[in-house]
Amino acid sequence: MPNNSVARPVRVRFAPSPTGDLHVGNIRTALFDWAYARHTGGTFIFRIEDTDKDRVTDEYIQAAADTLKWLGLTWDEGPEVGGPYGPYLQSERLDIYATWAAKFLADGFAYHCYCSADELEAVREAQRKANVAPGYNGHCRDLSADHIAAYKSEGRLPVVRMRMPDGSTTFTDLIRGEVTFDHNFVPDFVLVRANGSPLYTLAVAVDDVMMKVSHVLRGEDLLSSTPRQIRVYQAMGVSEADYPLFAHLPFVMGQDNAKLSKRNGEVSIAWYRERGFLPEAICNYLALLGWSPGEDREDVTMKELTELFTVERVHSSPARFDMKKLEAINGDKIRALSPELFLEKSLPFLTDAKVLTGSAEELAVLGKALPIIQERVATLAEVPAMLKFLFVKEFEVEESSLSKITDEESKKLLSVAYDRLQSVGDWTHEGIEEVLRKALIEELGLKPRIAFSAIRIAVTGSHISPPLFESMELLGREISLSRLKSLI
RNA sequence: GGCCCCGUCGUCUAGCGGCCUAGGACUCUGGCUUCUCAAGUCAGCUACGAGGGUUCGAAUCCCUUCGGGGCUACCA
Repeated sequence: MPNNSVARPVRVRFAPSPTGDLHVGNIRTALFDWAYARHTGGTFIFRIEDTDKDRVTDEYIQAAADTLKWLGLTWDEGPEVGGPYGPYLQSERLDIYATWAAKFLADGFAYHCYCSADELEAVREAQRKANVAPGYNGHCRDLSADHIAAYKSEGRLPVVRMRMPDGSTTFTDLIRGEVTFDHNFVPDFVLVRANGSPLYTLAVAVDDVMMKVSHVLRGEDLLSSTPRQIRVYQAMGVSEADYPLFAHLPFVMGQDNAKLSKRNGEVSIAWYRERGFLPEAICNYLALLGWSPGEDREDVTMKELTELFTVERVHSSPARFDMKKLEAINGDKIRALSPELFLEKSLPFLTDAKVLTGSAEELAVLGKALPIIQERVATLAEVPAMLKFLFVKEFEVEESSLSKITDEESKKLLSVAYDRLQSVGDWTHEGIEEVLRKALIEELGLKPRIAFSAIRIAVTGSHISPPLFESMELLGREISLSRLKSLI
């Protein structure tokens, strides 16, 4: 059975068919492909499966490339960078597939099939009724010259269909072990459409062989198409030792055990990017779906992932995607950011939310404000709301909090605070805290949470905010006091 | 229906015959800390789908069964 004992260079490809934004499942596959290539010191190939041009657009291809780059999954061969086995877009390799298809026809591995869609459907219908294995019935396998002439005169255009021999195919899946498919359940399959365009089954096998791919790590949904790929290798005259090794990755599923989809939670990586998830958090989380480094370890950097990743530790059972866990990991990764990086990554979210205009004074305040909220956010998208009070021109207390400070007692409290705050020498958080504690806690005998809550609302506009005294220091004496005064 | 894959806490997982009265993480609940929210910290809840074997011993091996998923296209 295909099992090459002789070491050959590791070459792994990620070959999506970008019919939309790359989604969580795609990326998990890409991540494992990439990690395996990097772990082994092999080559990571990025190939676009765009034989179905109606569904794959240039924008999607570009978006896929951008997403991979954003995540840090850079490729050694593929679009933009080229490579010795290009082109890497299947739409640019059509002549190659045509040549092979012609050869398969000439060598008797494949044949022209003239059956119409209606006829094939009728066959399937009959098979369903008769409760037998569905699939092509071999009608055109051995057509006479007369028969062919008759079909041609009807104007029928044939597809190229691969002939599956009797017997079975067994291969060793790196994750699932030995898998066997009886050819009774692998019907003759189409390689080339009537319009001359190649199908996935042809293109994928031809490319993997010609690009010298050594390991095919791909989704579990392709498991049952493997015998067909192997048949194409055989028709190409590839020796068993040169077949790629297969590893079929378990699915990433949505909450209710269904395949991940829009209904189940967001699947597009772009969506996560816009919501302030860090690429390293997404990769770390996705790496844990169907794989684990063992030893109760969960936190891994991209570098550690490439060091630790092995196919042996990949699971065979599907995993469910859990947004809560992603958020937790994202929070960890945000806290692990250096102040400089946190600033750099937060900035676009602040400006997009129109909280910042980008002036030098704002940036100076921001530089001091970010450290006090770094451990308070789970995503970058939460940053603007948390710091808005520092930068708004027209300050307003949020409606749900306003009622808590409009009673007489609160007004009195705010009034005392306002008066005593005048005496603060250096407007620092220490100075502010000292004065406020003395006036409100010691002298008025209030509970800290009651007293400071009122001031918090008055100054930041919300009952939830960064630490109060630091916030007031950053806001400055003038603005802090004027906000208090306006509510007395 | 047929073929194939899969089955440990709610979720992701550790476990690869004795170290398991099953460990970690997320979630949830309660406590501590505390100017709010977080963070941190302590504790708690909850799992080997079921039934048969094999074995001195099974979450780990085998069989059956049930359950979930994939494929069954001139999609990938």
